[in-house]
Amino acid sequence: MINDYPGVSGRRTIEPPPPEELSPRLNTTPHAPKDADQAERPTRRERARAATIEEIKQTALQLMREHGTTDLRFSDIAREMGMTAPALYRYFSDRDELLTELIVDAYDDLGTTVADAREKLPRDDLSGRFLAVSQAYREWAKREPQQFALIFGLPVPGYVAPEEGPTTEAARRAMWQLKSLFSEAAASGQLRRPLIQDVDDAVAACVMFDEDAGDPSLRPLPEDTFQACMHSWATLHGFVSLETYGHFDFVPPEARDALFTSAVRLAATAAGFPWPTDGALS
Amino acid sequence: MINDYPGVSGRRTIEPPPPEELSPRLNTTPHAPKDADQAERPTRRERARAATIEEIKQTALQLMREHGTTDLRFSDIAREMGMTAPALYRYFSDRDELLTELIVDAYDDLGTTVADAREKLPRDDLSGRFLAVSQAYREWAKREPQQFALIFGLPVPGYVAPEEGPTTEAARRAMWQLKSLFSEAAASGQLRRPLIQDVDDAVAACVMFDEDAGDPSLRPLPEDTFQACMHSWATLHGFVSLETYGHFDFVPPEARDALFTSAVRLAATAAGFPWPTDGALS
DNA sequence: AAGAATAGTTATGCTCCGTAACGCTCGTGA
DNA sequence: TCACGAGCGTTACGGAGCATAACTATTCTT
Repeated sequence: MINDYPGVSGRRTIEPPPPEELSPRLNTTPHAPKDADQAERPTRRERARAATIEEIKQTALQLMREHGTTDLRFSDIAREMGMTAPALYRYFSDRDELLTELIVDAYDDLGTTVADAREKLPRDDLSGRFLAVSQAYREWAKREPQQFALIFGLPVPGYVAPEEGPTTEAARRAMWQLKSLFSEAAASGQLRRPLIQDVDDAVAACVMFDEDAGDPSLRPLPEDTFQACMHSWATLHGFVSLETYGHFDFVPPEARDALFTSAVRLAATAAGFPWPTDGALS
Repeated sequence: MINDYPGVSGRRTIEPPPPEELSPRLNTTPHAPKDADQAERPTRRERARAATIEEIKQTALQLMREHGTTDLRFSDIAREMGMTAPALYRYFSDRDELLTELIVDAYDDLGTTVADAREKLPRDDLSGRFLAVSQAYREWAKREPQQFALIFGLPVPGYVAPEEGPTTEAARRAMWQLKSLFSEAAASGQLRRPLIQDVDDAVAACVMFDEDAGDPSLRPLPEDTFQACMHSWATLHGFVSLETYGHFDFVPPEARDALFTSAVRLAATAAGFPWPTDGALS
């Protein structure tokens, strides 16, 4: 009779939890079936957990889309999922952790979207790939303005990014897509010298640091090409950013499309990419 | 005994306010000294009120700077000012109204900062002015990243922009600075044809709409120049935006400076601005 | 000096974040 | 097969912020 129900001790409630360390909470994969065989298939429970996490993230995104902000309320997410808010803390220790994961996901999504677009075209179609990458970037931003804002806006109000955390790395992974476009182009030999060839020593030194090592197609870019790559990124991002945030609203949509194409063409041309003179691309 | 608890009738406190219309609250300038003489000097009270409003805004900005977000709490502002939070509602009907004013102020600040920089150089120094405007834009963003985010980020979480409200207009005013740079250049006759001269009909039509009428130096730009102006804005904004939000952190500061200058030079050159060949500007 | 408009206060309600305590339900292992 | 414990969910609660209501103090006008 001393103990007649699960949990702790007989009803006499609150006995401050003994030194047992606080919570083995998050990100633990406790209780793996046996112990050996690291690469074991995930437990049934683990799969359920992963599915729930995914559902939470999708619900969060859906709510952000609906409300048009990067704000999100645990209570809303929970209600949408038919749960109560505190339950979410089983999966994310707080709002920031969820946000961080969403940001990482956004980078990945952008990265793969752009990569897919790039790889749909033959490797030697430099201008085609340039345009495809740019358009994929733009379309993604138009399709998912909130995710775009997550990545490229100031941190959400209360949010503080984990120092040197996963977001930084995710960012580089996404950027890599653009850089590899230039790497391939440079390697192909079809690339002319860019319009601006003067490169400051500091910028040149910067190229050296930039070792994503390993990948063969990714040896250091020529200095002026690296610079041109950054220019292109700025132009591309600037256009997309202004458009996404509504600062081009005074320009009618078709004109925006044309303007975008011409901006991309300018960036590519200035970077030394060949551009077909017939109207094939614009 | 039928009713003996507060809120309804017992205690008979609350007597729902008689039809007196709700609140003559904000933005009223009630009780002007006499009535005639519209252009009267502001009342002592009016001045005090204006000063308080200004102090609130400055405090808000300061807090945003300190916390590094665009978030702001009425309670913090009030505490900082040695007041209680509800007092602020005498001056702003809610958080959004304060935010809106801050956004408008930010546009104005950016606009005048850029304008000042532009006018420091002689009218015929086209490339100098181009660089000065660009640098002013960049420096402002670096100096006031939160205000930059207010203008160019997605609306702050809970915030919904007033439809077609004051912010839209303020945005145009700031943009005007860049456009007039191109107008003057076009008028001066020193401007070469831009690098990209193909202009889609939709874009061309767009130029026509763009009548800031009145100002003589602002007659419609040549179509391709208008297009180049938009390109320049995109490049400038893209660079500044990426840098401000930390996406260039992997580039050391001096390299960033050089990269910026070269990007501006690219934009200017592509737009047809003359650029000195000696190292004067870069 | 009286009286109204203004500027502040405290008190209160609501919503949301996050934690604490508790219970239900499975899957595992004796 | 059955007990136990991990994991997942719940209700209850405390704290912070927005916003309003009701009240008080001050200040300007007449």
